[in-house]
Amino acid sequence: MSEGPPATRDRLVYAAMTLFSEKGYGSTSVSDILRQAGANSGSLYHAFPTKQDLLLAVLEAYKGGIEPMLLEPAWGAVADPVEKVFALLDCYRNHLAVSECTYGCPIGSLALELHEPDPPVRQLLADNFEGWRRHVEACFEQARPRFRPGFDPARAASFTLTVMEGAVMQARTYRSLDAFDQAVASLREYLDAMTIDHPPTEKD
Amino acid sequence: MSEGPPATRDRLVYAAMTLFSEKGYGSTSVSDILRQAGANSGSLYHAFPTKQDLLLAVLEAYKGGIEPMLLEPAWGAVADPVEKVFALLDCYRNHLAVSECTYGCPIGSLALELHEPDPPVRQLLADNFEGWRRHVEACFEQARPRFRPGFDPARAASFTLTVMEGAVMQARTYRSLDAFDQAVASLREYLDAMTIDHPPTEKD
DNA sequence: CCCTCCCTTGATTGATCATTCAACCAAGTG
DNA sequence: CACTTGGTTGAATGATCAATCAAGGGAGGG
Repeated sequence: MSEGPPATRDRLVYAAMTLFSEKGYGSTSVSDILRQAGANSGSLYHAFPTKQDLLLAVLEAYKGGIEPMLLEPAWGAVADPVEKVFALLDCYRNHLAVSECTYGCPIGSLALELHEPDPPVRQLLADNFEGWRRHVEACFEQARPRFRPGFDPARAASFTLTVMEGAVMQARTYRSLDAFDQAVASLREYLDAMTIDHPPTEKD
Repeated sequence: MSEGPPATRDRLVYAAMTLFSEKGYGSTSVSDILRQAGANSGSLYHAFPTKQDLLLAVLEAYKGGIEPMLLEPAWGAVADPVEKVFALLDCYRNHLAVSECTYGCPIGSLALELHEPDPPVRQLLADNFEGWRRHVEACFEQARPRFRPGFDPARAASFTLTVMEGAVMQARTYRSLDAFDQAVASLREYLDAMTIDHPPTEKD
């Protein structure tokens, strides 16, 4: 159908996505992006009025990519809703591991780098967090019967995001997965504590 | 004794500390710092070979300031060791509140902004985290009797740092304290679950 | 009074940055 | 073929940046 060529615009967004997550927004120059994408400045400024508009496109791409690029691969083989959450965390762990603890969550990095972001940028960062959180919430919602009555799936999902981002930050700072693994283990302890003690009848 | 004047060097460090935490390292120009400190570029480059060496001095200052500037004020009125931890978290909450959720943890911001920091910078960021973590660990250690046998104070302290940093990130991104408060509440649930159930004899 | 040492002054340098623009190209369309 | 439209080229622009440096100031010691 609308199968296009390797459109310049897309190459620019992809190059920017890569470089922003490698070096941050401020430390990535427009010429870095042009070199990586094999484009000229005129093309970039034909597609985007400004470097910041390119950032907006990148954040839109992340937002739209949560499901197909992140969750789909992470959840392919996992059925249990709570294990899906830990499979997702393990996916971040893998990214850290293969990059020697330098690649973390690109959204989190941008969120802390941009101290006074223009409203549309901040909104898209928040949208990304919110999208992620909602998918995790759905897992907890689906597993609700196994949790204690007061358990709040929305709050647990928010807490999961909190733990993931804090854990990634420490992994990158220490250049070690220790704190990350400990945080995930603690999160599991937390969820176990929220679980209804199954009557030790069946197989125990 | 060595009571000095408002030494230029100190004004520079203080100005840089303020500006780095307001706008980040990369977005703070040397001339911003000079203006804020009321100094000239020659003075800065007399005291520090490089902008990055000024960053090192700032990180050293944070490191040395953890106890007198952060813990002392936060813990003045609090005796219970576990409540000290929550008093510390409440201190970050206050900073967020008075700044409309823009000021968070300066170390965390720098840790995520500087993607490939020179080794000394990364080391000082890690030292700051480690110093913070150790003080929190001491609280949990002191309260150890009330926790279940397997409880690990070091891991709980690391988890507390994880939660604090993740919570600050979300507060800043959403420009709201909701996720922060939820994260702190969840952390308390976690610690409650780790606590030995007092025999319901006394007042219950 | 002079000399030395430490610190400051502030204009200057060269690099790099985001952005602009006139010219150009190629694919349609009539 | 003429003409428009959407996209590309890449040199040029002006701003801003970190860093430099020759010149000076002034306190203290002799």
